[in-house]
Amino acid sequence: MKTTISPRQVARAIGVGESTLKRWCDRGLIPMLKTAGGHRRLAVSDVIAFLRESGREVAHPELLGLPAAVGRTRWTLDRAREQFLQSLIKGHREVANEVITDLLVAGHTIPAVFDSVIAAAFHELGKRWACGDIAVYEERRACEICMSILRELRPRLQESRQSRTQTAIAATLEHDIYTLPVTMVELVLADAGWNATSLGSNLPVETLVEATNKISPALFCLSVSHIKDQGEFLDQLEELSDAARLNKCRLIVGGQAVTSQQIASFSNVEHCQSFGKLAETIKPPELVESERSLSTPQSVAN
Amino acid sequence: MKTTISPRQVARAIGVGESTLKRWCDRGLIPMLKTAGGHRRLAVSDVIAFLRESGREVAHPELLGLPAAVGRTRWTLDRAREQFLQSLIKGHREVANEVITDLLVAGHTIPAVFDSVIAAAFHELGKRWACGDIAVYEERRACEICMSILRELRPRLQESRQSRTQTAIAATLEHDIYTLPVTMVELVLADAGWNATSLGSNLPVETLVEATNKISPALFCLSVSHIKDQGEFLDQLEELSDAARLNKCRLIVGGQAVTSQQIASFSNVEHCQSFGKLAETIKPPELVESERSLSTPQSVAN
DNA sequence: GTCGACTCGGGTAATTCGGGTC
DNA sequence: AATGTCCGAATTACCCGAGTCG
Repeated sequence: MKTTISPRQVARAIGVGESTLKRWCDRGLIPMLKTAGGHRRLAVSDVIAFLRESGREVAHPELLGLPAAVGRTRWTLDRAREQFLQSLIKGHREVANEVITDLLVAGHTIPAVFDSVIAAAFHELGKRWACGDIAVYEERRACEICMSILRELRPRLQESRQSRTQTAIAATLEHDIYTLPVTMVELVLADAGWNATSLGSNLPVETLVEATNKISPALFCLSVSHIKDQGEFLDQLEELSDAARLNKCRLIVGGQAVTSQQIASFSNVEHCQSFGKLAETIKPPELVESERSLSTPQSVAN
Repeated sequence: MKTTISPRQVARAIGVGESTLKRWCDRGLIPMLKTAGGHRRLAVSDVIAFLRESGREVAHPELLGLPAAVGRTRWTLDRAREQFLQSLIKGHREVANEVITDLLVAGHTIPAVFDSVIAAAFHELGKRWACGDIAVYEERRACEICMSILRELRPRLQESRQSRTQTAIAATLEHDIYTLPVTMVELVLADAGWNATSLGSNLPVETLVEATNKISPALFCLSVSHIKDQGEFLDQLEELSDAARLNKCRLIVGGQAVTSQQIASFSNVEHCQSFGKLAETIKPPELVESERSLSTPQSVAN
């Protein structure tokens, strides 16, 4: 995957002169790497970050691997949610993708977009589905399209900035088949600089305990969108909580189906009500500079 | 453990041209050994030292450290499969992604990669899982990673920027929860120029019939990875077959769990046992040049 | 010894550099 | 002060036949 591009590509994408862009780089407005021969290389994610800060329009988004119509419309989060929802229901994948990308390029954060647009849209979708206003296949197609859009987001995150040393995993328990929220959690974590992996949905608690022990992550996020049996859920959470304590792993629980009260009895279990809260809670994992793998080359070659 | 690697490996790992790296070596920027035959060999530690000096981030550190990532250039599909499988099991998302990307860059077609690498790897993974060699979470994580890689593929195959007028949908029936194959079908279709949408997995036949009637696609691909009840399956297939006939829609069935014999009694149901076959079977979309001049843009916007 | 995969070296076309000027 | 354009020199990417590796 090409994550860096040349100044000329960026210049054309933004619609400015080539040397203007070079001047911006030299002024430090866009983080820049140089080859041994002195050629500049720019990370796509850095360019997008620059666009967000500068509020500049994108002339040719396709050159950056973004949907073609990005920058044509200015969205408020509310209107975006409605437009996004309509596109999902009608199966208009490209339109939905453009709405999300537009918002991100315009400077909205990932957690904010997830909370106010995607999660909200699916909440509304669920209501309409319960009323029978939406066909089953329409709801499923909406999920598929949304998953596809979420996945396409990942390479645009700023993964090049620092080596992601801190590991985090996200998952749901058995009987909770909602993959969408877990995936959003994974993306929020990755966006915050974690080495995040989603284990998916509908996982028996035993294997989650096993995963915690074997992977020994610094953070475990449990997404809870559906609880089949309250007592069973608390039992499972206790198992997870014990495993987390043993591995000195933070355990964060969140989702539609869980409240702070439910988990109040667990001392080492944190609760997040939204992706925004989650993003605040998990802040950037501090760079453990003393452990930077590059400082001791031998450690890589064992 | 090998402590020296080839220039091409290093070039791939840091995202630079092969001969560029050789030039850097010849300029003395990276200490280098030569074999009796004149081939360059680079010490991993020297490469890492060079990266630090030049301020360049390691694009893919795993490729320099993981023993499995040796000699990875013009992949044979067989070796790629093994590498891909190992990366999936260990949860090395980036490495797995690189394997697939390299194959596509090297000129292998999407259907070929799907058949010989991804599907084959998951077939093997299923066997090991049945034997208990693989933890549940490892299998799930592998699926998640693979889904993520597949989804990230889509924006890259938009090169054929033709107006995708022909609509195709893909899905699985109820009790068949395997989303991976459906997603691959969607990508094969999209790669062939179709306006393809996956409805996802585990869909009741009634809603698939409804979708066929409402969307009226030119093509319906049913992925069958698991059949709970043979008779029920044939009943459902008949319903779908009828709906397809009414809508003048091609119906293609494929997947691990279905054979040509099973569906021989359906006159309008085609069968594909591989993605390669599927790709051959469904080429037409671009071939309707005679209609392209006639069809006005309005025909797309209904 | 055969053979496919890999690498070498060198040449060429395309980019990018930095600086100067408008 | 900031931008767009032009320049020769330098750097890089892509290509090939011949040779090496395992």
